[in-house]
Amino acid sequence: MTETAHVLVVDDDPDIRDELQEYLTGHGFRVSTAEGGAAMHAVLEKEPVDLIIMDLKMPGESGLSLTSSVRKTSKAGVIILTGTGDDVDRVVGLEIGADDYIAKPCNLRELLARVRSVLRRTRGEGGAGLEVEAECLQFAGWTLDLSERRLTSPDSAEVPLTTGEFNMLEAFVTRPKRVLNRDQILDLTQGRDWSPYDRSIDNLISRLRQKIEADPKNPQIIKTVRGVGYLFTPAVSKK
Amino acid sequence: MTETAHVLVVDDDPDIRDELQEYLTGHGFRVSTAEGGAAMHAVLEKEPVDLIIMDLKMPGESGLSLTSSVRKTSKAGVIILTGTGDDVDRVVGLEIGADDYIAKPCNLRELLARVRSVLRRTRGEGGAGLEVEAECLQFAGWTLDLSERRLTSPDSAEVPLTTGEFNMLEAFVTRPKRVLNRDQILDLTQGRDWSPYDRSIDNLISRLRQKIEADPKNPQIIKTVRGVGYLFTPAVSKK
DNA sequence: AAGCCCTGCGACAAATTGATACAAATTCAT
DNA sequence: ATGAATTTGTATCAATTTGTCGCAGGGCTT
Repeated sequence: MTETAHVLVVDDDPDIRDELQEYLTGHGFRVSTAEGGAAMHAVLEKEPVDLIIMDLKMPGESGLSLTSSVRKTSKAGVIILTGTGDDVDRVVGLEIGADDYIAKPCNLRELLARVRSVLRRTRGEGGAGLEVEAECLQFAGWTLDLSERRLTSPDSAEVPLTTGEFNMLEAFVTRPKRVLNRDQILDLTQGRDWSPYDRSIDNLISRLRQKIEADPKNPQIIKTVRGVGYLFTPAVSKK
Repeated sequence: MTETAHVLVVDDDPDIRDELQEYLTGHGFRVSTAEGGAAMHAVLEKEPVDLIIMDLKMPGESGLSLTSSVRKTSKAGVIILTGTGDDVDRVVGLEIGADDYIAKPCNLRELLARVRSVLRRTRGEGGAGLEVEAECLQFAGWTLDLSERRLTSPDSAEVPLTTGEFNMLEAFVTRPKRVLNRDQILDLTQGRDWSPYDRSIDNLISRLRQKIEADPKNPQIIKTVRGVGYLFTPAVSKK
């Protein structure tokens, strides 16, 4: 995994360009911006880009057409920003070749998560991976589908998880057999800092256990390490 | 677990370098220090390093980029130190390939615990394995699963252990036939210092014996060495 | 054998965690 | 946009775990 992924933000609104540039730069990415198709192609020709964040609606040109033109020349992943009112549904964007999309006004943290997720997927794929590699992780009979964000029980029933529960389970599943303290968990799930007497993690742990532990009183999957944090014990395998 | 793991501290602040060096040396590690990337690489070329503790923010160079460059040439584990104020999401570190991270100002005991934890994981792993090998140790008919933190009795019943009891048993099982004094036990289980008249270890020993000794009055597994400490007598075999 | 020191362990207190209830916040649908 | 429903954080209390205290019992020294 590279230290400085190069992200290109394409949006006609300078405020949004600045906002995203500042935020993503602060999170360790190298960020370029472009206010339209011409500027975008200029950047693409000059230097390799790992990921493009593209506004769907820009004066004169559509993010969709830009996306498909990008696809022909670059291996960069694409995340599309859609306005709230836009009736364009996910499928259209994905069929054009976008890797993900997110609605405006966007939660920066969520955007960050998706940026990372797309980078993870697009990276290391030699060829043009139209197939979004379904990342399914299995543990103790359960299946966690990271791309669809679904959890399936050992008896093949889908168990609905809230956003918070899923994020937490994802954090654990991708770091099995390793004690995570509350600070880290909060960091991984919400990018928030932890302060003593914050019991929200304990609470979430409790809720998650109710859903995935056979006997929540004697947890076998997520064990607590008193005075430190929690530990996800099962072995995890890719499916 | 070996006492002479080689740890390399990379930080531009000499105070922190000294502090960590002194502390870790005092706990049985061999410690080198480096104030920047150049010095770090110099050490890495000269001698094998088991673990690197790296400051995230150093003038001129980022701990993140150093981490990924280390990854290419060395098998050393990496723990990243992040400043509290760092706007850079700490999570990035884990995705870059660090094995763990800890916030500054850091609790030395917690750091010690994490150092040991990472060493345990990175050691003996030939290739980069997502799945940590399941370590099951057997003694006197009992089975202690270190990764799932479970104890199974000779008649195949699971015996629940508290965090403290498990940590203590783990310390003994990984150091069989060897007298451990109270200072060492406390250090291994909690990274805490022992002071005379601290009877908490005696107490824990007593509780553990109740659970694993056939006759707690005549302990056969954990024997007392009067005036010194305790001794785990059974032979231990990997399963 | 007496006395001192160390250890075993029961009892209590402190600290940590689990779980429920409720309020705040967010999301969703209308 | 407004209200309902879901989700999430906080408060609270119960349960568990752990450290401290104290005394009894046994070993070692003199």
